[in-house]
Amino acid sequence: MSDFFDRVHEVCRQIPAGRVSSYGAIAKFLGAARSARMVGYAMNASIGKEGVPAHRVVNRLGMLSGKHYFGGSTLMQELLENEGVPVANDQVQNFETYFWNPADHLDPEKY
DNA sequence: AGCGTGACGTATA
DNA sequence: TTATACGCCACGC
Repeated sequence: MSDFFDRVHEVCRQIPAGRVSSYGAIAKFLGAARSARMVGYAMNASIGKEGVPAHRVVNRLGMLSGKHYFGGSTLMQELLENEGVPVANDQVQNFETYFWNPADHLDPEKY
């Protein structure tokens, strides 16, 4: 348990396949609503670690902001599509439909 | 101990 | 409506 990073990693790990979440939602869930940037920052450190599907985390607009950091290719988009999440123009389609709110499925007291 | 940085988000022009 | 500016807060140097 380093810090925020590990907490973010844990939450991301809880995101089911075929669903996506947002940085702000995770940040808010962790109690640091204004640290959405930190969430993304933590994800960057999570890349390469199994169990931390960073590709399931996008910004509030459902935009694949960090796909550039994901190997520099369309890997992120392909991963999402492979899980059943339609992506077009680096943007998740029907984002609200696939959005997965951690606060709605996880126990805040546990984190 | 301090400064710069950043996969965001909200406010303002 | 789109574009630009600012704030945030933890991490690395």
